[in-house]
Amino acid sequence: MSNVDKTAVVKALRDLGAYLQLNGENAFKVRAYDIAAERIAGLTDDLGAIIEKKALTSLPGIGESIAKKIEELATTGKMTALEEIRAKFPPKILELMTVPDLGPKKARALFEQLGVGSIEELEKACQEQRVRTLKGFGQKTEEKLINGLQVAKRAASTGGRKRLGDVLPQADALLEWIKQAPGVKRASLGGSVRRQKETVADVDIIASAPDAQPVFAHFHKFPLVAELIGAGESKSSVRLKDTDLQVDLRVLPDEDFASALHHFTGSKGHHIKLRGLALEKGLTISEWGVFRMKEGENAAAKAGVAKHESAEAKLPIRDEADLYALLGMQFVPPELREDWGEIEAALAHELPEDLISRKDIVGNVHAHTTWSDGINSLEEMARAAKALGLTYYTVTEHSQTSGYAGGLSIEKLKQQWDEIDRVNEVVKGIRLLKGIESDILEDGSLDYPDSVLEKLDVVIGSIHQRYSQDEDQMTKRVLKAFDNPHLHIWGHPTGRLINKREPAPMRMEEILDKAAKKGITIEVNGCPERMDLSPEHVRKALERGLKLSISTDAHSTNELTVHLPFALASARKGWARVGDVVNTRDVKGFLKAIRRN
DNA sequence: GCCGTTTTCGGCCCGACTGTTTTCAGTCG
Repeated sequence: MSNVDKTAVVKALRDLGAYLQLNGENAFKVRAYDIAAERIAGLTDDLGAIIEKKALTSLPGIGESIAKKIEELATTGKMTALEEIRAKFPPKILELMTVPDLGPKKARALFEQLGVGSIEELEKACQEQRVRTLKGFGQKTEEKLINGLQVAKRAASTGGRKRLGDVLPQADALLEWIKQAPGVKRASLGGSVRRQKETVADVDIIASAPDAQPVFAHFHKFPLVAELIGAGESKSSVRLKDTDLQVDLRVLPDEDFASALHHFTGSKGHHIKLRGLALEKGLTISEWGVFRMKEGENAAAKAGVAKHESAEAKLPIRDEADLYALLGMQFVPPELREDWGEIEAALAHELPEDLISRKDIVGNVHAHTTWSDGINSLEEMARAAKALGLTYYTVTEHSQTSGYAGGLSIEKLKQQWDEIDRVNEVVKGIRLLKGIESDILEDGSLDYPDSVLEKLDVVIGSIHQRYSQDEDQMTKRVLKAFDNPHLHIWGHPTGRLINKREPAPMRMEEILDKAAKKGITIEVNGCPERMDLSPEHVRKALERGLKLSISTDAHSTNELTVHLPFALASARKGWARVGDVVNTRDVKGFLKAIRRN
């Protein structure tokens, strides 16, 4: 059962959870489906193999009931429980819950009392002012929904999540703006932006100041603010122009900053597990800090008294490391907080202490100049890389088949060698290595004869055309490329473009196994549209002992800087350490590391 | 629905903000 569609399983579980919610089921039952969906989505092992081994229930969060439903879907293509509950509602009812401020309870009321079962019907009902007549609804709710409908409609075209690369510039600008607000002492990005997820739904900023209100006033004056969504004592939200991005700002006293930052960094799964651990130790964690609980604490909580208000002792948390230390754990870097095993590892003090970071990168791998489709000259790129403190740079233009990108003929390639020699002469302190980004052609061969490839220091092999091949063809194409002894690095492996093009279908396990056998280095491409490999695949590669290249794929001097953090984000989220990365070594070590075994 | 060095039942992370209410339900993260 090697062809189980993981995405379909995840969607079925999420949908079933949503329908149960709509049906008014127990919230914990609903969450069980969400947790199971998360677990499957983050799976690094092959789902089909797990099902075959009847090992689904060995995954945390998946028990008998959900395992049966997954097996049913995998074998028959149907999930009976989902189909049955789906039949009780209009086909498009779930899209109602994509509207901000519209959850399961309100959606159900709209359906049962107004017959509303889609975004279009909701829009009509709002315009006819029928929504405000429902119990629990009012004029303001109706107006909010009209506004939210537009947001939901626009979000539908992008899947609702935006690329990290598109969000980060605005988020950084806003963070700088907040740091200028009156009284602000500390400020940081939080949420999935801080965790460096490849797509994000919104931006969280956490700041400390003696008084929140002046900070909010400054926040609302940010030039890109389109709409004020709300403002309370400690939280305010706005929506930005152009991107529709929602930004939540929290402002707290400085003594609460670290616990608030931790809370709003997430992820949800990380927190739920962490707080469960805390309770076992008689501690309760919230955004307001870590508290030692008194006797009868849970009873107080049930009576509606917030735990932190009745707790005996608030423990000092100066920074996030204090919080983890209180639980007897290693500090967990934000990128790792996804409930992908980091809590267990931190408890056992087995979390990597030497995760790859910017300071470890000493060479730029994969870049383009005006020789192919880049916008800066080779000399400009060399000088820019040197200015960044790098000691080598791989010259890797497109190859001849990529004519659309100025791919180099053999003759042109040889001409470039002269230019490389010249720049190596005039720009001291950085070594340019002769290389190519060769297309992996339709049949798996590379784009130049061996007699040319063997003269190069660095050969990256990438797929640029015929993404329409099926899984078997694509897999064989890559496997065959690995048989070419001159290939060093597999470039932007899956070929995906986030929110735009799905990863090429291929049997990744089989390919990585062969890469390990053949000594191929795997690229982690930092182009923000790609971020290819994904963290999940990085982990799979590392499990097999594969080496990684942290590549910029820069097409300009600017991108030498801008792209690097995205490659590092994928690598860190995949738990990559300094020693796993080839371009943390000096030029000699790098050339040795990419050499085939 | 899942889970278990307080195990097969009774818990399950925790709080802010809003709107419609007059003490709280719903939504969100």
